[in-house]
Amino acid sequence: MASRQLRIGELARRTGISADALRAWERRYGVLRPARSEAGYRLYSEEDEARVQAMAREVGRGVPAAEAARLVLAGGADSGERGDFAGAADELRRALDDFDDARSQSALDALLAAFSFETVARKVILPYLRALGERWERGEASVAQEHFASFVLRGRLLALARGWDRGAGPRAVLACAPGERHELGLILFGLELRAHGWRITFLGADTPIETLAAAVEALTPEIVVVAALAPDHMSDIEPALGELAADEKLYLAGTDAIEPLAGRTGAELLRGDPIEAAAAVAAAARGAGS
Amino acid sequence: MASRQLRIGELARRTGISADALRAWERRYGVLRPARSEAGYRLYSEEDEARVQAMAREVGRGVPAAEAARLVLAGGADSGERGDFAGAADELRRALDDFDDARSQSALDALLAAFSFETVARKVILPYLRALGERWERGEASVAQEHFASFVLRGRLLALARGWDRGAGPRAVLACAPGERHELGLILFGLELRAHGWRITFLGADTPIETLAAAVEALTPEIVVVAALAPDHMSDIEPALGELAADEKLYLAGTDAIEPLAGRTGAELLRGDPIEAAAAVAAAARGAGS
Amino acid sequence: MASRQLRIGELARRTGISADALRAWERRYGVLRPARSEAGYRLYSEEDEARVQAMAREVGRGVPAAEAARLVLAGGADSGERGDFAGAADELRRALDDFDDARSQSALDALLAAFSFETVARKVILPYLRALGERWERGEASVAQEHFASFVLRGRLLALARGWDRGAGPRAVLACAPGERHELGLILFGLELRAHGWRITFLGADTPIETLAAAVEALTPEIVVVAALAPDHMSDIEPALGELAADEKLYLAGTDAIEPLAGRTGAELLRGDPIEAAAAVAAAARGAGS
DNA sequence: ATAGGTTTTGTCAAGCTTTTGTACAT
DNA sequence: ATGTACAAAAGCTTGACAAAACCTAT
Repeated sequence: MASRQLRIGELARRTGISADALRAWERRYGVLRPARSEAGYRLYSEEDEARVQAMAREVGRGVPAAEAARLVLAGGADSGERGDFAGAADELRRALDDFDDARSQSALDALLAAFSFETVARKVILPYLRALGERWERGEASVAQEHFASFVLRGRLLALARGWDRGAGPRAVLACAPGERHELGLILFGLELRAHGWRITFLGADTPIETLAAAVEALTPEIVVVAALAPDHMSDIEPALGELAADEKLYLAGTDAIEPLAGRTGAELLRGDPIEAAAAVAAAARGAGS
Repeated sequence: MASRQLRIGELARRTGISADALRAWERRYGVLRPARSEAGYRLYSEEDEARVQAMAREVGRGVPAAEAARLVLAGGADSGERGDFAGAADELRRALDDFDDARSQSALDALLAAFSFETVARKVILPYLRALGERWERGEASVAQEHFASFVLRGRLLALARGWDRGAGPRAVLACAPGERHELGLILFGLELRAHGWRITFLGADTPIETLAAAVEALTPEIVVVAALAPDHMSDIEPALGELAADEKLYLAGTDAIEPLAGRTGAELLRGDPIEAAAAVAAAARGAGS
Repeated sequence: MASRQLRIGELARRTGISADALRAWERRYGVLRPARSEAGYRLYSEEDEARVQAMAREVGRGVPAAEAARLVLAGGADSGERGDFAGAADELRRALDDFDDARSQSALDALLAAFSFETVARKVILPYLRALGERWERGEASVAQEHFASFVLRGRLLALARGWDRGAGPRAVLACAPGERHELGLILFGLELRAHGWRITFLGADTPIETLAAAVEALTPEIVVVAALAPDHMSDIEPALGELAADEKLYLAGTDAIEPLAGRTGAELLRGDPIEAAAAVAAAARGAGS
């Protein structure tokens, strides 16, 4: 129990919500009920932090603050997941490690049937991919399961993506930079952006820059997103990216390593995991749109 | 419940329909009936959002707004898809209950694209059939409803069954007993057995015992499965079943009521739903085969 | 029922027949009997649209309008589409070239609903891929649509592949050689082999040879298939392939260029398109097994 | 094909209220 | 830290408008 007690400034830093706003939320909607230090400082528990995160997520999605507060207080926001989440997630990991397609699919079925896509993506798929990546970086690479796992996940995500260019929302064109072959993160990004009402056109791994240019010309999307985990070999396309950024709203998604590249080309950098990034893009477009 | 509530501006941004137009649609056609906040702000649910998307799609196709509204209100427009299981399953149920073939097919498309056949069968189709049967017994459902649903599902399942007799796996011959006309369960059983690698020969509803015998002789299958929900009028074929069971591995599928029949003829009884039963048969054969 | 209702202007735009002409055809020949809105606007159904299309086709052929009308009313004019193969295949190609995911999926739906997977693979997908490959070889490369098309097709094929390792048939492990990134052909091969009753484990594009070795050790498959279109950069893995071929039945799939490689390593070469190759492998195994 | 009248439908304006993050004074 | 104040942004309603699309009849 006696869990960590954060003060308002720290909580603000962690959640990205200004201290002023946190006080306002407390006063106006009663979302938080922080303990007080002797001197009267607010002391927030981890639960409070989770609540703020939930609230921030809803607000980010466009739900008005008052409504978001109602949701969070009612426990209606997807904070309190029921069911055997950890169990299903474990089963998935084990099945993938055993090269067992059928069992993997069943585990994914169970997860997706019981939880929102966003939750499955954030709590299962992304952590799994992250763990794979770390093993790879530590040279425990060529983990035999990696190929198999990414094949299975990709197939599944692509099935969810079917027809994701339908509708009337703004359009985004997504592509991996030339040489870049990790498209799973970009698919997750696309799925989440789709959930925000966007239409997605996906060009996939290792897309030549001319292909991207042609697609952009044909489709006149609202934004263009290029995934480029590492800046290696990227110098060739830097001029082309610059041109693209001049005409279109261009985002670069990847590690911090590409920050300078983004700066030089006039593109914007996407930070955080794909789910967060998608929410950020949607929010930015919302802001700009008005 | 406690679903997300959007305000008009956010909805406008998501759907690309101006807030003015949204208000006009509400006033003029009554497409939307948003809840109101205390202060009178419109609060739209996710369902409303889907409705607006559908409406926008129709209008984009050239359907006049007034007509599009009629369509959407009648539930006739293809309600854009989300990747969520419960939603798609609900949509299927509703479409079947409304005698709406096109919508049923779309819902099935969405489900089968995103989830494995096994999951769709166990979590959606079988429960639906079961519920329909119960409603029928309580007099709440009409024969017409049952016919329509089984017609739609049968067509779809048989489409999935195409080519299920190809390959090199063990062969199963499936038939409904004479007089028995419910073949959906048996088709589900066949599909699941197919997923386990078997080859299926399906003789369908109301198969005369001689037909079955002839097929068995011609094909020399590994197993024979006869569906016989009730033991009525089965006395005629009991001797023939006994002969069959003497030469072949014979399963009887149906309710508990047929257990004595199975005992007398030397056939084995299949328990549980069709999906479980198929898994059991596949496992038994694996055990025996090795 | 409650089908889409178009107004005269939209119908004119779609059919290329002026609104005036449409009214004239109605008045003079009674070809159309549009419903009316409250205000008296004509509302055309989809059936009406088809009728107008038929009429326009006849008139375009030089048939006088009055005659054309008689024909159409008698249902005699060829009513546009039957479930025709070439049409659906064309529609698919066009949709892919337009970067239109939703339309592509519909076209694939139509094809797969009406024809067997094998037919669609051989008559549509493989020719399309071949054409892409040729354009690429002729230096018309970076055909902009290539990435998009292979993304869409891959997603669809992966959905068909879901759970393809279930059952009791012989097992095949499939992988693309290191550096090889074209996996579509290998997926087609796997699907066809699955149709022959095999269980498939798929490791995907650009698989390190150690990964392959690990998977083979874990699974002890009947056969191993490595796709390697070109022999470049293959010298590194030649020894490893040789070792693999010593212990396992190893196939190499690719162009004729890899024949010498196959010879040196002791692997067998797969000839012909993926569908043929799968049939050949299945037949060989049947022969050897008996 | 034109003319003259009607309907549809998205948009705008005016005047007023609510929401909500931030700023300021205590 | 608190409480009040503020201002920008976003809503609401009513009413009106105008371009585009339709209608019939000549």
